[in-house]
Amino acid sequence: MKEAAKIIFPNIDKNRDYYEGKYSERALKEDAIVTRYAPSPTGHIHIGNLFSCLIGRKISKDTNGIFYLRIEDTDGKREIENGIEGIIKDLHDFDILFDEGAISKNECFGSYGPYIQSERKEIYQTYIKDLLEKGLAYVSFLTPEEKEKMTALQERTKQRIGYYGPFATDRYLTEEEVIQKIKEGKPYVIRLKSMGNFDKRFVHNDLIKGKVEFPENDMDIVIMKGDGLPTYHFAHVIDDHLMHTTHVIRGEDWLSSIPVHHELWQTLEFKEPKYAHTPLLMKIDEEGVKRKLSKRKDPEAAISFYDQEGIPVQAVCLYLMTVANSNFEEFLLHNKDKGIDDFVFDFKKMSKSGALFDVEKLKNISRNYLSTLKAIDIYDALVHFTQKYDEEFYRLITKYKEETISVLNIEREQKKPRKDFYAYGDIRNQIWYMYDELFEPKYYEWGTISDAKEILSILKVYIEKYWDETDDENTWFQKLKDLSEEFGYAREVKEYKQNPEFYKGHVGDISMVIRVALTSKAMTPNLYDIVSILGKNRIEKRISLIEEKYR
RNA sequence: GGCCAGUUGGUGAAGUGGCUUAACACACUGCCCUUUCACGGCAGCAUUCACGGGUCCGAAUCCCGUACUGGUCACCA
Repeated sequence: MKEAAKIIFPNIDKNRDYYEGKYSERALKEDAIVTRYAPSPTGHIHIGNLFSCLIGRKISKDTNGIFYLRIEDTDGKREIENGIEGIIKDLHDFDILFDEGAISKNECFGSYGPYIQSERKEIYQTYIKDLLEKGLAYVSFLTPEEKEKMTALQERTKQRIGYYGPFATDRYLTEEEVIQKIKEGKPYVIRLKSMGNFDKRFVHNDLIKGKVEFPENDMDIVIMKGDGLPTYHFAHVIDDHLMHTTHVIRGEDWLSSIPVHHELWQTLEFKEPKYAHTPLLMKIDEEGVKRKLSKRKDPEAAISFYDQEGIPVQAVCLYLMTVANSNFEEFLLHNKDKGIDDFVFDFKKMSKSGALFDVEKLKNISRNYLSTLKAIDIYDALVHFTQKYDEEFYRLITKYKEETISVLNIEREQKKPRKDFYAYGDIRNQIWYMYDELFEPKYYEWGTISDAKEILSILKVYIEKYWDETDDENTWFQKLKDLSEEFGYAREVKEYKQNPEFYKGHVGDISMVIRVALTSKAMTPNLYDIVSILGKNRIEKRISLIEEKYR
């Protein structure tokens, strides 16, 4: 098919050797892992892709290898506006750095580029031309209608569906016929001439799945589409060969294309890399069906979801690592000051089956993570978050910076810190009442003491007789006990429990009155910290609010 | 339908033939600590590893079959 090849690729003047020479072997230590993250610019990154991405970064880093970013944009139809920029931004948010790869729509760095597939057309075509010349590929004019008919026939006669064996009739077109059809302007693709035999089997050794046996591929799959760009299968093999990828890490949904890829590696006479097919992240949908997370149906499948919720990227990464290697969680438990970088990842410890993506567990990990941060760091991140998603709160926390930090610091830097929020987006719900601008309670969650008269007199006596700005926590609480006694409530809860008939209640009930009066909420962090931050003026103001309401 | 994979409490899972009366974590329940909440502590939560058969002195672990679940069968990746 030399003539036909010339007609199809008039401008391809290089040959295989040129590229083999240009992209020579990497000078790395023998066990160094070269791997990549290879997304399509079709929207925000999928959480499942991030999962394999994290694993790739981890193992390449651990072996002093290379981790690069390759953009797989061979399908113009599915590509979205600014898709590449979106991906790069998502990755930047997750602090994922590459050693090589695309950095924008038309910029790459590294010596094995370009790293954007649409810019590698000539490379693919050089290899396709070569296959065509060697008779290992051929031109096919099968129309969608013909394909449909064929599929229908195969279904009816219960045969395997696809373009193979006796169905692959274009295989037998003569060079003259091919040239004739091309000249007539008939649309065509280029297919691999498969040498496989479906009755023969081979063993694929997967890093995660272990030994998997497949029948050989015998499908004459399309390797070059009508638009001159390669299909995924072909581009994958060419790129990972020329970029000297040692490990391909991708979702399990690719496992079934192993026979195709296996044949491609052999036909092209390239050394096959190692494969690791990661389990899919699943969810149970409304109908109770377990299925893989879908970007279209499930908001939590897109990485942007976590940014919007304010779930820290560190927490997402920690969670994904526990899904990858569940012993990671225990490792962290015993090594509080360590992180993902210190952990020894092992493919063998990966689950072979799809994992339910558990948002509750993620929240828990996030809660724990946030509890280890310093107030100032939480504050900075909160500023960043609200700036993007909550302008009103942003203005408040920047206006009252010192106070906000104090609020965030309540019960924080201690041995067992509070864990009351799981996301930056959750913080406002927990501390809104500390801002006068937001404090307009519609409802007070009174506890045991709910009588307005009693409440008002307790508050009045408290502020007049027992409040002193300079009190430390212990003195402050002693005074609360004095106050309790004055109103006929027990100083100690135990005391009350022993002799309930002697008292109206106990110091806890009195504390609750003050707590609810100042915050409207029955559940808050430590009251002493709250009153200290509010200060006398604001306490009085909040008490008078109640007076107005209950007078 | 073909091909491939998986199946251990509500969830993620540990487990690789005897140490398992099945770790650990999340969730849930109860108790304790406690001025509320949170934290923390203690306890409970699979007499059993989808089901059936087999191998073996011995099986969640090995083999076979069945069922169910998922993935995949494009000029999409």
